[in-house]
Amino acid sequence: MGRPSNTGQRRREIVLALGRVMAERGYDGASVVEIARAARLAPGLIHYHFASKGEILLALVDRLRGVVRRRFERRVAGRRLPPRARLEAWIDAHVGLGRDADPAAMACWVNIGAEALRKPEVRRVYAEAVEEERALLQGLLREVLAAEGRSAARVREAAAALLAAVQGAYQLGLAAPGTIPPGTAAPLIQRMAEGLLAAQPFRGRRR
Amino acid sequence: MGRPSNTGQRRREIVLALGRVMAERGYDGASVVEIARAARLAPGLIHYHFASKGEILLALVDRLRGVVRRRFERRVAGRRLPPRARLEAWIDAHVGLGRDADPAAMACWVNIGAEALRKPEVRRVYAEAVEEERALLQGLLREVLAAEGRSAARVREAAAALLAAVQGAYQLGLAAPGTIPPGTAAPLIQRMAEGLLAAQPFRGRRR
Amino acid sequence: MGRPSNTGQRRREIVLALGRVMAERGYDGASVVEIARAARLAPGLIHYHFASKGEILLALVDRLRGVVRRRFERRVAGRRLPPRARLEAWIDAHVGLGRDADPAAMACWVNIGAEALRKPEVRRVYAEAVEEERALLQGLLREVLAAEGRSAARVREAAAALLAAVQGAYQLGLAAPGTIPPGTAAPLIQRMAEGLLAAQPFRGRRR
Amino acid sequence: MGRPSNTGQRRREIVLALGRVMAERGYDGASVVEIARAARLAPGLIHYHFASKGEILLALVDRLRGVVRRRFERRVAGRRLPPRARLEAWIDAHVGLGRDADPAAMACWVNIGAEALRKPEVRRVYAEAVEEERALLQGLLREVLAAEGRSAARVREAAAALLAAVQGAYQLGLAAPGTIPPGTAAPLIQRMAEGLLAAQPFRGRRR
DNA sequence: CATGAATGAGAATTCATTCAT
DNA sequence: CATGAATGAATTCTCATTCAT
Repeated sequence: MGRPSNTGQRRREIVLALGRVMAERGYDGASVVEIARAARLAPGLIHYHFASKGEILLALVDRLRGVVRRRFERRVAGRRLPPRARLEAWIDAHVGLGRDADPAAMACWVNIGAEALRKPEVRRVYAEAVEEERALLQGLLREVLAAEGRSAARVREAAAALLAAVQGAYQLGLAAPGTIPPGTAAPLIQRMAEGLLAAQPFRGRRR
Repeated sequence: MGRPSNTGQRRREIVLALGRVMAERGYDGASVVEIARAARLAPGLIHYHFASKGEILLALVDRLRGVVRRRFERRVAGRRLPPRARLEAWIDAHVGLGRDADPAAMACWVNIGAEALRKPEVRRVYAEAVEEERALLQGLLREVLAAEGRSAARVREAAAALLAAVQGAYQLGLAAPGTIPPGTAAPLIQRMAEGLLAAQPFRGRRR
Repeated sequence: MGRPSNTGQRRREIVLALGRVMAERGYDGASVVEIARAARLAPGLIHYHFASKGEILLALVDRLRGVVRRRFERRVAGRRLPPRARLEAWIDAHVGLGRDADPAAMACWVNIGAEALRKPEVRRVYAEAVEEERALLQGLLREVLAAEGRSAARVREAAAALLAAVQGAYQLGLAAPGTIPPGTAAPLIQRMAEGLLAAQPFRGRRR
Repeated sequence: MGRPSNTGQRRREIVLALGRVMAERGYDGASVVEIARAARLAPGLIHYHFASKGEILLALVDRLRGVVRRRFERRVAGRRLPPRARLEAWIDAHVGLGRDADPAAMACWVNIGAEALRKPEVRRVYAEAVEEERALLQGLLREVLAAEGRSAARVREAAAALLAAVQGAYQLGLAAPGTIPPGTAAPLIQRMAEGLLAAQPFRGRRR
C-alpha cells in the first residue's frame, strides 16, 4: 500500500546530473535549477531528496571514488599479476585513455579539488578519498619494493608524490590542454614512479 | 594641472588585495566589496580601475608568474651552476620551503587553476603561464641531458610531467594537508625528475 | 464492506500534533511535514483529513477552548461554592500552576492570538473563544456583585479587562519570562479583580 | 569629496516601512520585497543597509520603545504631578486614545511579542523593553505607595501584572476587537491598579 | 485510507556592476 | 579620481498542496 519509494534512484539521477553539469561549468556554475534541468526534474524535487546542494556534491564524491577504483579492479581482477604490472595498472586506471576512460569524472574530480580548498566538509571527503587512494598505491609500491629487495622506507611519501602527479595531470589536462599530449601521461608517470622506486636503497643483508 | 595619476599603484593594490582574499576564500568568495575592504578602498573604485572582477584575476595571474620566477632567479643568479643544480633550484623554487616561500601565492595559484577550468579567458592566461614555466623547465632538463649525453627526445613531455607533479603537490598541500609531509615535496619531485631523465637513452655517438 | 472510518481519531491526532509542534516553533514553524512527523503520519494524509493547514489550526482552537473550560469545571464541579470562590477558581483555572497546568496549551494560545492578528478566519474563532470566556467570567463577576449588593453596570468591560490581564500574563510568561514570577499570577489577577469589583457602586438600597 | 552618506535616513525609512507593513500583515507577511515597496526602494537596497530582515525588526523594537516613552513624557513633562496623576498618565500613555495614539505602533508591538515567542534575539530585546517599562511603572507605583504610607513589598510583581494587563489589552484590541470597548481600557486598568495598590498593607510605623 | 514523491510559487540573501555626488 | 548608495538578476532553500500508486 502507498507509493513505492524511488529515493535511491532519484538521488542517483541527481548526483549524475550534478556530475554532468559540473564537468562543464564547475560547481558554482551548477545551479540547482541547472541540475534539475539536467536531471529532468522539478527544481523543488532536488531539495526533497537532498538537504542542500552541498549534500549532492558529497554524494558525488562518494560515487567518483568508486569509478577509478572499478577501473583499477577491472585491470587486475582475476589475474595473478606481478607487482610491477599491478602498479602499471593503477597508473593506467588513473590516467590511461582506454575505452573506459571517463573524462567527465576527471573534470568533476578537479572541480571537487577546487571546492575542497574552501569548503571544510568537501575537504574532509576529498582528503578521505585521497588518503584511500594513497594507501592503495602505497601497497602496490611496497610490493614492488619487496620483490626487488628494496627498502620500503618513505614509501608513504613516494605514494603521495605519485598521487600528486596524477592530480596535476588531471588539472593540466583540463586547464592547460596540450601541455601533456594525450596518451603520454601514463608512461610519464610510470617513469616518475621508476625514479621514486630507484631511490629506495637495496635492503642490506646480503652475504 | 590635475592630480598625478596613481592608477598603476591603485591597480597593484587591488591585485594584491584580491590575492589576499582569494588565498583565504577562493575567487567566488572574494566579492568586490571584500576586495575593496582588503585594499582599504571604496568598492566603486575597483571598477574604476578594472572593467570587471575578472580583469583583476587576469592581472593577478600576471603577477604570480613573476613570483615563482623571481624565486628561481634568486637561486641561480650570478652563479655558474651545473645543470643538475639548476634543475634542483627550479624544483626548490617551486615547492621548497625556504624563507621566501609564499603559501598565499600557492593558494592563489591553485584557485586560479580551478577558475581556469571554467573561464576561457582565465584558462588562456593560465595556460600561457604554464607553457612559459614548462619551456623554462624544458630548457633545464635539456641542459642536464646534454651534459649527460642523453637524448633530448620527449623532453617536452618530461617537463610537462614534472610541472604536473608540482601543480598536484600544491593542490594536495592545500586540499588534503598531511598527504605530502612538509619539506618532502622537493626531494620527492627531484626523484621523479631522475626517473624521467634516466628514461632518456644515451645518445648514439657511435663511431 | 470497507474498513471502518477512523477519520475522527486521525483528525484528533493531527490536531494534537499541531499543538505540540506549535507550542515549540509557532504556527509558521509548524510545517505540514513537521506536523505529520509529530503525528507519526505520512504528510499526504494531513491533507486527506484537512483541506488546508489553516483548518487544523481552527480545529485546534476548538480543542483548546475545552482545555481551560475543563480546568475550571474541575474546580467548581459538584460543590456549592460561594461567588467569590468561583471567581477565584476561574482565575486559578487560567493562570494557576496546579497539577493540571498545561503550558503547551498556553503557548499554543498565545501563538493563535498572534495568528489571529493577520488571518481573518483565525481571528473569528479566536474572538469567539474570547467572547465565550468573557461571558462566563462576566457571569461570575455578576454573581459576586449581586452577593455584595453592588451594581453590575460595566461588568462586561470589567470581565474583558480581567481577560486581557490573563492574556497578557500568558504573553509575558512566554516572551519575557521572569517578568511575572511563577505562582504569582493568580493572586495578582485576583487583586486586580478586587479593584474592578470595588469600583462598582453599591446598589440603590431600597427599603 | 565622494557621495555623502544617507544611511541613517535610509535605515529610518526602512524601519518605518517595516512598521507599516507589519502592522497590516505581520512580520512573516512583511517580505523584503514588500518592505522595499513600502519604502519605495529597490529590494536589494534593503540588504545594503541591513544585514538581514531580522536586523530591521530589532531596529523597529528600538524605535517603538521610544514611541510610548515619549507619549508618557509628554504627559508629565514640566509639571509637578502628584504620584496618582503620574500613574494615571502612564496608563493613559499606554492605552489612552488621545490625539497621539498610534494604533500601528500598537499593532507592531503585538506582532513583535508574537515573534519574541520563537526568535531568541527578538525575545531578548522584547524582554528588555518590557523590563524597562516595568521598572518605570514600578517606580510610579512605589511613589503612590509611599505617599499613602503603604508597604512597597511585592511592588515589582504588581508592576508586572499591570503591564500584563496592558499587553493583553493590545492583544485583544487587535485580535478580538470589540471585547474592550474603545476608550474604556484606561479606566479599567486604572481600577485594576487600585486593586493592586489597595492590597498593599499600611506601613507599621506606629508609636 | 495511506504513502511519499512531485510541483511551483515565493522567501531571504548575495553581488557584480552602475552612477549620482 | 573617489565615494558609497543603488540596482536587479540570480541563487539556494522552504513549503503548502497535489497526485500517482
